[in-house]
Amino acid sequence: MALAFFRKYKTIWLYGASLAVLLFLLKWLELRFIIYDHAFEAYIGAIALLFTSLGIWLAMRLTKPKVETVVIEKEIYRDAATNFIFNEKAFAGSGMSKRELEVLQLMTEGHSNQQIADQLYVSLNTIKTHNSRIFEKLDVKSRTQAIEKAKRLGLIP
Amino acid sequence: MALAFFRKYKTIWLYGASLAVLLFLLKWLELRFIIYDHAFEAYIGAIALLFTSLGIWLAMRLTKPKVETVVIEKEIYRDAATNFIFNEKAFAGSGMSKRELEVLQLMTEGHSNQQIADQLYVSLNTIKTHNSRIFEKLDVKSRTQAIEKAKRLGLIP
DNA sequence: GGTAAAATCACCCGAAAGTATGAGGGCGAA
DNA sequence: TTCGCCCTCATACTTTCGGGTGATTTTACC
Repeated sequence: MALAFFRKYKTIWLYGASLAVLLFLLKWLELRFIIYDHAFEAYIGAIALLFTSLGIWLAMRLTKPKVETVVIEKEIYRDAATNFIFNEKAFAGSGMSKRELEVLQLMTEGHSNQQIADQLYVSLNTIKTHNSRIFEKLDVKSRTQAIEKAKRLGLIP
Repeated sequence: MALAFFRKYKTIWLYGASLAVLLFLLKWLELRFIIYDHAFEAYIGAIALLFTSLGIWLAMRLTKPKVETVVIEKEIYRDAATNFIFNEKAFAGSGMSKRELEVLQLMTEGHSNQQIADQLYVSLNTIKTHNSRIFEKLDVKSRTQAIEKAKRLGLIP
């Protein structure tokens, strides 16, 4: 308990102890030397200097170090392709259904209609129908154009 | 000159001046009040406290703030299309010719072989031949895959 | 001047893509 | 419940794409 209390206010105690020691030293000096008229000012001056030093030392120890934070903003360029953000508005605006978007995404990955059909467990004809609707809604004529437009709109990475 | 010198060591001068004023004050107090045996210690103590405070104040003013540099990484998303950097290495590595690259670029823009042929003033068959070489060099099977791969390689935006 | 690579074009054929049209089941809003 | 939209699938047809092969011309380089 007492130990913990001492630890917490360690610096304070040290300061108190230092002060006591110094005063004792001064008292001793006072008895040792006769203080003449002109020596008195020097004596006061010495004390002043001494305690100024003590004050500085104390301040150094007690005050939290001033921290000046310098914020440097480092710009990191990142490819938009790797951090793809789906454009919800464009999707809603296009009037495409979820299924159609799904087909479109597979299309952009380089899959053929047959592959897409197999992957979605539907017939090839179904995919073709989806494609027609996709092209219609994206206002394009071919899958290549659809991919190009979908990328521009932010529907696919 | 003198002014600049004063400015540079402003705090030092202030400290000196303060010290002088304080000493003068003490001298005045010394004349004003008779210092008795027991009052002397109190007097010294007052001086000690005073100059300790002065020291602390000085330290507060003099200590240089510790500069802490915080680097904040700010991510800037850039449009891959607008900030396209052509990957020369990939181009050289693929072994593609300039003409083939030209065809590839038009291909990615959604043009059909016929459109590309018209645009380059060559026959449809020529474009087909180019396509064959392109697919071969990119190690793909279809134009869609070629586009996908070309984008990955950085040959096209 | 010969050679290699690139670019050009042609013909055939099969595969894939795309168009047009119709149709049936499911599901939510009017 | 009817209407509209989505998803599904089918048939028939046209167009485009892609592979294979072969050929000629142009260009670049040793």
